[in-house]
Amino acid sequence: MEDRVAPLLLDWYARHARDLPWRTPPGIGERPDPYRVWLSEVMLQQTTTAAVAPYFAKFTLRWPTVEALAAADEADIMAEWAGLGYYSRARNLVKAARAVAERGGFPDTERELRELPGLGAYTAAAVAAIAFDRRAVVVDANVERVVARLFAIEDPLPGARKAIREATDAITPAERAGDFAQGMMDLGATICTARDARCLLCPLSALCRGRAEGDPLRLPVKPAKKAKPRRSGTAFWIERDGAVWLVRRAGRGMLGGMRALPDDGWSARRDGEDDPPVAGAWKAGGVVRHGFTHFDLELGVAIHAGDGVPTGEGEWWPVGQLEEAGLPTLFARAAQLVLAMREGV
DNA sequence: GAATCGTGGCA
DNA sequence: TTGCCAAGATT
Repeated sequence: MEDRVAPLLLDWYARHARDLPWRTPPGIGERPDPYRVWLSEVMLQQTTTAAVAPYFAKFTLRWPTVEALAAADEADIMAEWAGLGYYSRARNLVKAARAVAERGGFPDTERELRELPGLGAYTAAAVAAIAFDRRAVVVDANVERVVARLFAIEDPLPGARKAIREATDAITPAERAGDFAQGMMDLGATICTARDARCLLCPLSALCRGRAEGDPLRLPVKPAKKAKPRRSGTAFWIERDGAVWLVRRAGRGMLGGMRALPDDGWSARRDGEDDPPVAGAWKAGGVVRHGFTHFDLELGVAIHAGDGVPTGEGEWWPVGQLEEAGLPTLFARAAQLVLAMREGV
């Protein structure tokens, strides 16, 4: 059965490939631009195509090549990434771009790609296959789901990953591994989805053991998730002469490396309890509820009423230009709350 | 192996 | 409203 999958899948992909910005076809006989492939793959880690599209457009317009990105200020790159989440990706993006520029271009093997910061097993395989036409076994959450159903792999994740990878290896063709990978991901994104299995439209339905066994939707079996804890904290809005006090968060940890409102330490794996960075009276500025991956945060916004110089590093940022500060969504929402309150909305 | 790390859309 | 999920990597 294994050798019948790729021809069917590649034929389906030729007719139904999604039209995505990073798939803009190069000239005839040319390979895709490795820079665009790499950039899109990093952005797409745990992120939907719809969310990525505008960021990919912004980045490629402002930094058309990996050399341009390597020469950019890290602060500008972090600000441009703001809102996309998982900010370690942006930090690693800078490191990887500079390493690539230093060595004179992207490496063209999976093994060497894997050594770049931010490229794990999936991304190294995807870039090798898509940008360099290497045969690589590309397994993302889509492939994981499609293969678990296709082969009726009953073991629960994450234990089933080894078997899923071996099964994917067995159906990956020697040629066109990049198209095969993208076809499998498109199939998982549009036909064989997490909430649906539109088997009547699937090119692999005749081969699918999960369908033959009657209930492909239950695959892959996933472990029960732990309940998300709730945490509370406070962000401080300190304003003077039309400018608000912003800090830069530490390079590791939550929202690491991003500009932010000062806060009371809620991200340090506990509720916030630190003192504000400036003395004086405070008034309530509302509450933002924000869900992170592993906890839900209730963030109160405290507005400074008084004078005094904030302690520690920071910068006064013009309130009228807050969009350009590159605040992560949590703090952008907190700022919106303050400004909306002021407008009397 | 298990935790950590964002955000927005959808049912 | 809540839970699930998305082209995962790192420690």
